[in-house]
Amino acid sequence: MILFAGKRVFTPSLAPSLLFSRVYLSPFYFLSEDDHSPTDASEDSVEVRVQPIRAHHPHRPPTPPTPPAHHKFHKFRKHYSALRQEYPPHTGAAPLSPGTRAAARNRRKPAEPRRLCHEAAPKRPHSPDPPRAAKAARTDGATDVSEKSAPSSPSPGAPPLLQHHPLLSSFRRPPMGAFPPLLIPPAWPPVTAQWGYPRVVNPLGWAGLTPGLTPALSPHHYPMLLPHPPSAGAHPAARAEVSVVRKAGKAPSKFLSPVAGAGRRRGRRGRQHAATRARRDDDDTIHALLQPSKQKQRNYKNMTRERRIEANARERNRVHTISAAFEKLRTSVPAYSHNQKLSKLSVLRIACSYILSLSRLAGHDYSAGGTEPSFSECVDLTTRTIQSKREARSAAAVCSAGSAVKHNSRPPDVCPVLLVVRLALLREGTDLPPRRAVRASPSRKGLVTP
DNA sequence: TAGGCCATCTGGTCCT
DNA sequence: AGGACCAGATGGCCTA
Repeated sequence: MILFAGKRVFTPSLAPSLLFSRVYLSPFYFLSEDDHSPTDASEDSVEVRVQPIRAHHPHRPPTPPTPPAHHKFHKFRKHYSALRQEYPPHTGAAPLSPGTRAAARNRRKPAEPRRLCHEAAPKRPHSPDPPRAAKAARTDGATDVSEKSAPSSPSPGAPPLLQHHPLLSSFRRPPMGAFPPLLIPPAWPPVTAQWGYPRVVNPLGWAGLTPGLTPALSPHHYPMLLPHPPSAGAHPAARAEVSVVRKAGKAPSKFLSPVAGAGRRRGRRGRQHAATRARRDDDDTIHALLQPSKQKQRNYKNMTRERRIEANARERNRVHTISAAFEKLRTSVPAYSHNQKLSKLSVLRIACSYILSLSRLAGHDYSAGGTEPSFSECVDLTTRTIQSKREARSAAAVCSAGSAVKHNSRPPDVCPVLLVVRLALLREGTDLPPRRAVRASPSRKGLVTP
């Protein structure tokens, strides 16, 4: 659909594939040069003037005609996350070395604690209001949209943050369960829709723990789009582009919400249809970024709205890289079942006990205090960590009730990693002590903490 | 409905 | 000056 040229009106009733029209069209408000604003961005119809993407980005592969059937309209981030991992890895990143900036950062002092909201902020003359005050201001609806919104004019000579969206590269879904089935770990199949998007780790691990494989922020690697209102003679890539990759949860944005929270008057626990909710969130951003204005909105640092958006994109990319590394780590540690939902904290705890077990197996002692625990104790600790009440609860719930990951469900079983280790020990003539019965008791919580 | 977990935005600090 | 890193605030989703 994004290959359409000219003026088209998209409605959800056009075709099944156009159910995604808003999602996929939103990043591409390629406004014609004689009209700088979309005429209609309502939920039911979006009138846009799109230009052939290939005209702007001749190096992008052709876009498949339709998205796969498994895509969910309200789970746009699933597709976003998967496609992001399909993107070609960046090879320019240099590995860490003692003289690198990353190494030097380890010596940096921790930042000063943040001031409380009610405290004075002498260095913030332009936005002294705390977040709650900002929220109240938005709720009042007294904000003048024409004054609050930024003009979104590109910096002279600055390249656009994104010249093409990864959604254009392919609608294909990355291979699920592509890991060799007998490699445990890292052989945990991805848990689909655990957090709303598939936790698929690229086997090559561009966002893994290897610094050299982690791509630096590049407009070609990240789909955060900046508003670049078209201007006569401007580079085609600098046309209007707005961010639509918005997660459901987000903090109030003084920059991005000049429309007085049109989509934010809902309650804290309000239940909207996910698609509608996401669409309104996107509409907020689109409207905010496309609103014409006479003056650039700046914050206390005299930072323009565009630079704030750029910083947000970088921060998102950074956090996503961390999340991807966590996901890679999750696939590298044992779990209670294939469906076990591990939080980041759980992954860290399990990884600590797992490393301790492996280190003891190799004859080393990485335990705190050098207590030299036996391998059996370490394995037991790992098992109890995995099977702790909190960690195992989700797995049991998923397996018993049958949820969105039905196709991936199986009864809770013994941790395969520990089972493999145990079989190996049996082959060597040794064995582990019998596994304790898992019982959810408050006292156990302290035991399983590495 | 409360709590856990998460993503996102934002400003502060430090470094290049 | 600008980017990376960090922490606080906020709100959405999910589960018990």
